[in-house]
Amino acid sequence: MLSERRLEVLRAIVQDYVGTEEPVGSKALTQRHDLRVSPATVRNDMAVLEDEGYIAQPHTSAGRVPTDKGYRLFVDKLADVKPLSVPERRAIQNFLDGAVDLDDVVGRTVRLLAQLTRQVAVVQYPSLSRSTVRHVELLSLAPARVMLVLITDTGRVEQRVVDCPAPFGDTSLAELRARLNARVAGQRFTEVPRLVLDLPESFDTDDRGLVQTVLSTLLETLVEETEERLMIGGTANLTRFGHDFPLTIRPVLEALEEQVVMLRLMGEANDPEMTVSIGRENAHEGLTSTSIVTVGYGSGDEAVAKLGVVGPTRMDYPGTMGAVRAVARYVGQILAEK
Amino acid sequence: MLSERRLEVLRAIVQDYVGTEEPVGSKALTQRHDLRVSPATVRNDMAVLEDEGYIAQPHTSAGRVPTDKGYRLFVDKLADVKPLSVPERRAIQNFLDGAVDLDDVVGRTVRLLAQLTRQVAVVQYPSLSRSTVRHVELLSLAPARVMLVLITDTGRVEQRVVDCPAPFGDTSLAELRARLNARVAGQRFTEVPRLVLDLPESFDTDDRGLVQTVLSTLLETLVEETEERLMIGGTANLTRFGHDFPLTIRPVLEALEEQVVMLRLMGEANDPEMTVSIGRENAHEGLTSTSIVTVGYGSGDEAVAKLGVVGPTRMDYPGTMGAVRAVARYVGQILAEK
DNA sequence: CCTGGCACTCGCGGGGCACGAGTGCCAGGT
DNA sequence: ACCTGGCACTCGTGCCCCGCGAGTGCCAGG
Repeated sequence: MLSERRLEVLRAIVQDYVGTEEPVGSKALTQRHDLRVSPATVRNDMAVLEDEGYIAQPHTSAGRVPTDKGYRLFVDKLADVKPLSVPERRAIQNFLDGAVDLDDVVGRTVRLLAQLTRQVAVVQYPSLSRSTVRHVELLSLAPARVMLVLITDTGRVEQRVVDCPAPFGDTSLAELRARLNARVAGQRFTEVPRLVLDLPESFDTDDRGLVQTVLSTLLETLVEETEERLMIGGTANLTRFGHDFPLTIRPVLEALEEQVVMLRLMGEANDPEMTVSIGRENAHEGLTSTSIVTVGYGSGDEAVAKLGVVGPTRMDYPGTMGAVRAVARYVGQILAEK
Repeated sequence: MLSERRLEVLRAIVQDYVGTEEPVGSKALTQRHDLRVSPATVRNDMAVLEDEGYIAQPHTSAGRVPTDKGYRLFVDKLADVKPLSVPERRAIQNFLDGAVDLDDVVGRTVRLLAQLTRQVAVVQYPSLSRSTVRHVELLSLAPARVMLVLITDTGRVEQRVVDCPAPFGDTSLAELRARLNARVAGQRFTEVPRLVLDLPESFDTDDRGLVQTVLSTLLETLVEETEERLMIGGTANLTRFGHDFPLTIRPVLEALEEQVVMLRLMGEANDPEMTVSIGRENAHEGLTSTSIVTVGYGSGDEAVAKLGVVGPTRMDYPGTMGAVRAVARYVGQILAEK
């Protein structure tokens, strides 16, 4: 166990490094933070911190830089989430209030988060599996072709074109629409498969083909890859990373474009409060020098999806965490209103 | 007017520079292209081309680099659009065929275009104003609250929540839905305002509030900023730009994130065939060292939206133009099928 | 109008060097 | 047992200098 002062030194190192982006030396530390000890003492502490793996030297004659482990300790024990200022909160609310639909909410959230944190923002659309059905619409496009439109309580809309084996009548379609909605409207999507199980039986044999095809498309939609979608913004902030970064920025951009990757990483963030995944903790190669702050958001007490921020491991954790949490809260409110 | 050979020299310079990313000198030119004249002659030609503003030297003792004007001449007079290979075409078709809905089509198109051109791809969603109405759905969310869902023939879906001044009955809503669809289904969106003009009059005074509110939201939706949406991909390719690029890449990322900017730029591209906007021709500061290749796409002969590519002015124009055109064609086909 | 020759320019890369921030260690003080 | 000042050492950074070579412009002759 590290002594109180050594923790203090670590905290100071993290803070300074985050501020200056430069390795921090013992002398600078004693000057900027009032640690009441001499540089030599700090040097000894630093040697210990280095032995324990919390900090490292980029090269022999340089200052120290926190390691992933150091940031981890900082986040877990040394940092408090920094609440946003009142004007900031007000700005968030005003900005989000102007949204006209779900796409707009998500889009505005991404921009907002990117601007507040000056990093890359990632916002997941409300997942189908954690939403409830608001309405299922069926539209006839052609004699044997239907468009299936799913609408969730969070305002998300999914659509599919269904090709049926045989033509069907308008009344059959209307009938299916009515019965389907009677069963699933207001229910959770996870319940839908169970709820529609015996639906085909209640139809004439003539219409079973239609019913079966539509239902199977409906069920597929719930398990597809596109079930989860996300929006990303603020990539221009990546250019602030480091001065080295052709090498740094590229894999990050690539990872961000692979939605599957981001979905997986965000899926692994399971702390109901807030998850911070630091450096190599991220199970993806391109993101080993970034940290990801993730939090769930939802219209009620339950999370319907996640949002977060991707930035360099050297980020302002307290500030970022504060912003992410605040935004998640407001988005939840907005969704509840829609 | 430039002589035939000088044009040939310019073409060779563009081709070499695009290939090597390095200023090209007179000697290298004569070696790689069989111009049948000596380097000295080429030097004279280059001096003329420089006087005319088609090429420039980065510094005194370096080779020449094409200017925006040089690329312009190249694109207009010297280059042919390079058709894609058969396997490439087949790959495009296979990849796009797997799409399940419009978002998926647009998403896949972006990825495809980014991959083919190794540049940043931009795809506009089919614009409402150039589409026709497939269906208008009205859902009751609460006693005095309606969700309005617009579905276009291209598969695009827009939704709005409408707060009504007074509660309404389910039959009123059903009535409105039926009459509204009877009027507008299958019609162009631009016609909608005219077609619904006298609709309120045909309702009971009780329901006029509902009808008026819903209609005005509907009309607003058609003129809103969100009317045009777009998707962007392949930003990781920006890292291939130049070795200098912290300064280069940043403004480009910023411009790309400002959808308004991209929409305006693409809106200015009005050539029915294909538009190439080079360097400073782009009316946006951050994009003065990029070129934008834009083409319209649509399910029929008429364009419903645009798609294109953003890359360095030093790009492979024939190849890029070929890819953009081919992709636009296939997307049009896919849309027609949905 | 093309060509070979020639002098000139200038960016690039490498070697050498001085500076200074930062370290580790030690001996002495509390 | 812990803190501190002192000291020698390391090593990355910035700088200057210089030689190389690609590329140019110009000119005189074919």
